Amino acid sequence: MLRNAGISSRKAPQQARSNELVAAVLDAAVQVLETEGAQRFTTARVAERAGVSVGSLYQYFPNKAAILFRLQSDEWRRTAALLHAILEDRTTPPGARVRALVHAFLLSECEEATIRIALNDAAPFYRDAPEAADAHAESAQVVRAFLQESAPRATGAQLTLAGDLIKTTLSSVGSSFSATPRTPDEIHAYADALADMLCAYLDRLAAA
Amino acid sequence: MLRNAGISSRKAPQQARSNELVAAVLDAAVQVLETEGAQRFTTARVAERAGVSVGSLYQYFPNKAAILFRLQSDEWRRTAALLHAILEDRTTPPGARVRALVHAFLLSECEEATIRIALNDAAPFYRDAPEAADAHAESAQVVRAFLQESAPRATGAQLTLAGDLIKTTLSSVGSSFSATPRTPDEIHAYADALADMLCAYLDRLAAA
DNA sequence: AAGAAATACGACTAATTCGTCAGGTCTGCC
DNA sequence: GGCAGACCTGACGAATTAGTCGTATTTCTT
Repeated sequence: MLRNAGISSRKAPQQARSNELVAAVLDAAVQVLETEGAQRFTTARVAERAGVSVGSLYQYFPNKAAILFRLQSDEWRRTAALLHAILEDRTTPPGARVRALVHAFLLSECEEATIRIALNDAAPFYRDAPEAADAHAESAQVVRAFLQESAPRATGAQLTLAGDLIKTTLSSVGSSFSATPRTPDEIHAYADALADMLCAYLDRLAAA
Repeated sequence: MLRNAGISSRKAPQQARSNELVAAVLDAAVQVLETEGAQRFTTARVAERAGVSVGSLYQYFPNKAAILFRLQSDEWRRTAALLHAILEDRTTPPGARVRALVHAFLLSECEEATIRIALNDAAPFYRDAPEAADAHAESAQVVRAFLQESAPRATGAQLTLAGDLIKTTLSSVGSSFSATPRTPDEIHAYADALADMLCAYLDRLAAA
């Protein structure tokens, strides 16, 4: 069944129609995930929704996992861009940057809750791929730089550890929080509390 | 195929052999999850591993989801007991209790990492069951009582929010952390950092 | 226009899955 | 011993799935 080892794309589209096809497939994949859930995410359904045949789909994606991995990668890229943009704005004090980041992150997490949950449910399919390993190295670096700026007296090891903790906290609490539907007010209140917690930790780190 | 709606057990075992059978099935289920992963967790494999026929299995579990839900419930019960035991020990100062809890929790989380990851991967199967809803109400109450004790000046709404945040942080950071293999030293260092963060937040809550 | 290359199609195969059911076996009790 | 009900069995049906391959169509190049 699964005779294709990798997850990298099978061949690159060259003509206009094949580019459109790939786009349509990715689009349809999101819709299938959102409306049917990870459990019923099948190549046949994606192809049908995209108005395309399964065979065509398999010309540009070696297997189901490749589609899912692609969606997840795009998701990661967007999140990393958000993190990057907010944390590196040196015109705002560190605490305010953290607050802004937490609010923006929780909001986007809740807005895209359905797709993120579904993508998470589908994680077993693509998680073990070697390509999925080093996806977070860059954003870890951004967080570390931010920490170094706001807690200059901390040691290198402390910075790495704290950066890891903050990144993990933000992303894992975020997805856990968005697992149940939330009103804008709830999101705001929760983001405030989470920002309080992270700021309290940051202050203690800077003081020590 | 899935004509059985619920997740509650189909009939209660009455004789000794059927009790042993149920125990053997649950035992086998854990083994299958650990060795084969959620993806390959099937009733047939569980039955075979338990040295039992599928038909027998289906006499005490209405479907696959029921087995998974049962395992998850047991897991939750154990965790709740840990939380309860540590947080309600009034002979230790609050900060120390948090430290102890974080260390104990991360340790157990890492020790049972494989089964927890697999159980999490299988979540889509049982998550939507109505029985899964109110599984955390009790431990939320324990956390809230602890907070009330250590931050008496906070308002009710603040306590609820902070309790929710702390509980979510602990459990979600815990499972995210244990997703990759860790050495005892790493666990210790990370638990220290996480405890620092939670304590810093607690202190700020108590001071405000 | 004609050949070559790229692209698209979709019926099909092989595998796997969940859960059932008709019939056999065991256990305890009179 | 013999009976009733609890218990166990495993072949089987119905459904779903991932991915392929021979063939048809479109586009590019010359």
